[in-house]
Amino acid sequence: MGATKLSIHTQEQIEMAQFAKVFAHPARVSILQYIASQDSCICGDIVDKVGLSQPTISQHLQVINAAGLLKGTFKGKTICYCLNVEKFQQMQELFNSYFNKTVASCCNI
Amino acid sequence: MGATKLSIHTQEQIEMAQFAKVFAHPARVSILQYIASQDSCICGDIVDKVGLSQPTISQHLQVINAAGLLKGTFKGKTICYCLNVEKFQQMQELFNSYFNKTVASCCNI
DNA sequence: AAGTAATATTGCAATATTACGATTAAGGGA
DNA sequence: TCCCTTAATCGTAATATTGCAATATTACTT
Repeated sequence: MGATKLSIHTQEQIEMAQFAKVFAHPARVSILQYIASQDSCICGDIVDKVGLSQPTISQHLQVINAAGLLKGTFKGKTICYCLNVEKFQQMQELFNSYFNKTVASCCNI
Repeated sequence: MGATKLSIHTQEQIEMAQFAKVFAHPARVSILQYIASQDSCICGDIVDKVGLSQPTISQHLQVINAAGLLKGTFKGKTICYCLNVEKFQQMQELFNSYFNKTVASCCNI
């Protein structure tokens, strides 16, 4: 036991959970806000900004990246992380669709 | 280590993470859909519907309830779980506000 | 080629989550 | 009162997550 049973859930439910997991940690909420807010998409300062160690930030970035929410020019000394706006908005759609569908089907509305 | 460092994050970031955690498991995504879809808000069948054991479902319900997303008449033999629509929509607002703010501040839009 | 700065990876410890069997508590009905 | 049904709680095992020190990698610079 301990591992999530995936076989019993629909693809949509699993996808929702995967995206939600990105935001299920305050550090990642913070990191995404910061990445989006920087005009020049400067990285590295995330470590100073958020207040966690470099390896930990790198780990969180991987989680966000695995969900497809990052887009960056990974060349040069300074890696440039940017928000993948298309994917991000696609995810926002998914959330809103789920939220609206859930509320709409509710009995006590 | 292993525990999330809360002191370094803002209250908004922590709140976002807490709500996101509710949807960070496909079983809870499924449970919320089911609870909302039932006119009579019948419980118990969640166990049959989702396909996890009764204690596991009960545990997931606690997580959802801790976030304030449930509202129910907990009297009688059959406990009646309902969606707390007000809180749910409030949470939807929080997500949308965060999403919109993040995208709006983005450099590569 | 050697040095340097920036980020990723590895390894590990601490804690959290997921899942379920067994048990317990709370009501309703005989 | 005594069962029966329903759901919460306890205990525990398996797995995942979080965090960091140490190390490796990458790419620019000199």
